[in-house]
Amino acid sequence: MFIGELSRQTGMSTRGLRYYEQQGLLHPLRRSSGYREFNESDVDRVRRIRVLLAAGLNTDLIREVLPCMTGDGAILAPTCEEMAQDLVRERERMSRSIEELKAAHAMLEAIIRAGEPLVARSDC
Amino acid sequence: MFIGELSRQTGMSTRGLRYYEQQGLLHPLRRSSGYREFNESDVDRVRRIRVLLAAGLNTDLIREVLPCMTGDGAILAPTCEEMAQDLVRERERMSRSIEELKAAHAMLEAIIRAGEPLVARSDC
DNA sequence: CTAAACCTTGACGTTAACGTCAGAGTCAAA
DNA sequence: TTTGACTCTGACGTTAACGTCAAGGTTTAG
Repeated sequence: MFIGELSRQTGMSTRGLRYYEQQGLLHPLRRSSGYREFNESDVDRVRRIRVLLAAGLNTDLIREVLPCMTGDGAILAPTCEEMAQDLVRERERMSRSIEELKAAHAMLEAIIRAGEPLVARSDC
Repeated sequence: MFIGELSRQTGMSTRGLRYYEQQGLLHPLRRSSGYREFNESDVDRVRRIRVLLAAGLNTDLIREVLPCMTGDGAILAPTCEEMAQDLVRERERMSRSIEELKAAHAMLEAIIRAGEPLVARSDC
């Protein structure tokens, strides 16, 4: 499929997909015309990329971990010790992020609850 | 206290603290010399700001919610309906973020686990 | 064959939360 | 009073993941 079709199936802009290729996260074939040709497995691949990006990983690390995640859902071991250490660091950073998010979530929750009994207010 | 002391007690750079003031998150008094004068409660205030920033709230919204959180830990209701709606939206965004983070965390966890039995590897 | 819809590269723009630097004034202890 | 540490404003720099053009080729249905 061409880039527009992949964009439709993933919800990612074509600009974003080209950026992913530039960062080494996607490796489409090329037609003689220069058109990129993606395959079905790239849909899942893009989804995985977005999950990891949303979690705060940068493209450098994503490029390293993607080969550990085959298209059929299998998981492979890290390909080198340095990468394994990076992964552990990122996992810890994520754990901290989750705790911070929960703390902030609790703050908002408390304020929202304090306001809910007063949905019908006269001020404001 | 002056800005350097607040910086030490919070771990936030002086540049960051000035930025917070510029964004309306802090309101230090000023000496005739122009020096900012903070008080003890600003330490907690800065901590709350950082928690909310780390959770992805922007300074505009933080400026609105801070008045709902008094120094002694009490929680007040939102000051207007529009803000209450913003808070609900942000809470939902946070819930999604937490789920995304958990998903990414599980991905890394699986890869790390796949590698751990092989700590002593010959390749790489 | 043609025209609409697609694709290409390249390059500059955007955003938020600061980092960094310069030049100049202020504080406080000795 | 000196001096070293501190503070002020202002302004430009940084970063990542894209957005948004522009100018030009490609595809394909009819």
